[in-house]
Amino acid sequence: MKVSQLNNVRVRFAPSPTGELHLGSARTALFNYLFAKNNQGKFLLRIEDTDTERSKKEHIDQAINSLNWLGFKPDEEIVFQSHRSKIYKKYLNHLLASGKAYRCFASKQELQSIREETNSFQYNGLWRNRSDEEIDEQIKLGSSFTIRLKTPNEGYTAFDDLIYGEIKVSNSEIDDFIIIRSDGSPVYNFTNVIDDHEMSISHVIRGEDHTSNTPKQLLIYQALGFDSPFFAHLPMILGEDKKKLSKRHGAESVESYRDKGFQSAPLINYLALLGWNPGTNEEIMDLTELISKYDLRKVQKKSAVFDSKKFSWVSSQYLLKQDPNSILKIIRSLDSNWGVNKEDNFCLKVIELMKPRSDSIQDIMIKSHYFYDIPNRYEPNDHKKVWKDNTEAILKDIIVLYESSEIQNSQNLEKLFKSFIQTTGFGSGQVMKPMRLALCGSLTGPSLFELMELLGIEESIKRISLYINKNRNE
RNA sequence: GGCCCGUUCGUCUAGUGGUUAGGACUCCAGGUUUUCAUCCUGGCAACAGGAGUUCGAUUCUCCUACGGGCUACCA
Repeated sequence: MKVSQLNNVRVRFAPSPTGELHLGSARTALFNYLFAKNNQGKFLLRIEDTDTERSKKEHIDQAINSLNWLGFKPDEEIVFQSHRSKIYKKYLNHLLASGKAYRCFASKQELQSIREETNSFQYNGLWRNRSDEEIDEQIKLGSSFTIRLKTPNEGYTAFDDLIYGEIKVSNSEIDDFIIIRSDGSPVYNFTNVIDDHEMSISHVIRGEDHTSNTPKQLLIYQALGFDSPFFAHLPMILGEDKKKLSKRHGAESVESYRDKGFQSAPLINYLALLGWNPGTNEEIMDLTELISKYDLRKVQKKSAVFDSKKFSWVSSQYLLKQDPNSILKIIRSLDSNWGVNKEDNFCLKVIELMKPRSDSIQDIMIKSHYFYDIPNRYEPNDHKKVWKDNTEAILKDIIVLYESSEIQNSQNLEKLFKSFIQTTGFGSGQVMKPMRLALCGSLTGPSLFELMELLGIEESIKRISLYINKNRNE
């Protein structure tokens, strides 16, 4: 890392509540959090709600909930920009008084036509050097105005991005941009600088889409006489179509992942791996490990595609190691009725059997329906594959076999099964597959004998008979 | 259009002025499980293109192409 100091680290995550908190923002929050904690620093939250049109209370709540779910607790009180207009006003007056900002009375239409005439996107400085009289006159007339920063025309503005290295822009590229709207409200670039200063932010870690804002903000820092923080811009996260992650991709919000039954730990783990790695081949790491291994310098410069297959794999790795009790708790938080017609012990065994075959909590819930209910249909393709002329006879033999069985644990059930195969000479698949279809309704599922042990012999036999009858009636 | 940034298997990535360019996910093939999944083994698969520097470039430089961001009285 460049000269960035690593004592007294203070970072902030600063979402604007104009939509749901999506994966890209979540990763920005995560990288801020990891960096802060890795350096014994503070992680702060600031809600950038200066756009009164688009900012919504529900989005604020949603963002806070999402952050909470992810486990990123702000170390200080949340700062709301909408409550800070006095502070912005104070600094604005400094700028106005020192001549570093000026009022611009050009209307939107006027600006539009100038743009078309000059064929340039830049403001041409129309009100940059007007006399006090001229401006006073407009004020008396009650004309509405914006306030623009008087930016230098020469030289360049540069900064050392902690990830991208030096970024240098000629000042001639930066026009006198608006810092206060005609309704008197401050814009993002202005509030952002003031708040980062007021909050003593040491490192600004944010999305790459802000890279080109940075020189503008640096100019504000200069005008205000503030020291600027260090900057680190994070590459974007893309959808599988390599387009910027957005609503189109379906599940892009943090909440939608939670609602789909994914857990925060694997999400965090996967997100951390998007554009960063610890320098080893290790991939499954919990928050504590991530914090200790995190290094901003190893963050990738290029944007990364969110691969839902790999995320599923990460998620399944967590499930594999997870205690069934904690899984049951989460399931019940998603659906308080899940499995309540059975004992908790039964449910825990179901979870034990299903978790190595699932990639999310919801996946377990969906796949395990047959532990609780008789299958209401048999996969037609599976049925076709399995049902042969002698299947009915075989299943009847199986019923007889198990009806007389005394010890009903899986080992014994398996032993009986093996001897049955041996004496009759049937292939195991020939017998097992229809049995499984009868019990589960499909050909995938846990070990047949553990399944029967859990279901109980009586229930298992009942299901096999039902399956036989169903075929007879067709 | 202008400015800024990026480009290693399909995806996430490791890596070096001389490597059989490594790993993970996916996919495929075997094995274990007399079913399914897990698991194990193996396989497919990449340095965007062109110049230059160099004894030698994936690695350094330049150009091109492609991709992304910004260019708002959004953030």
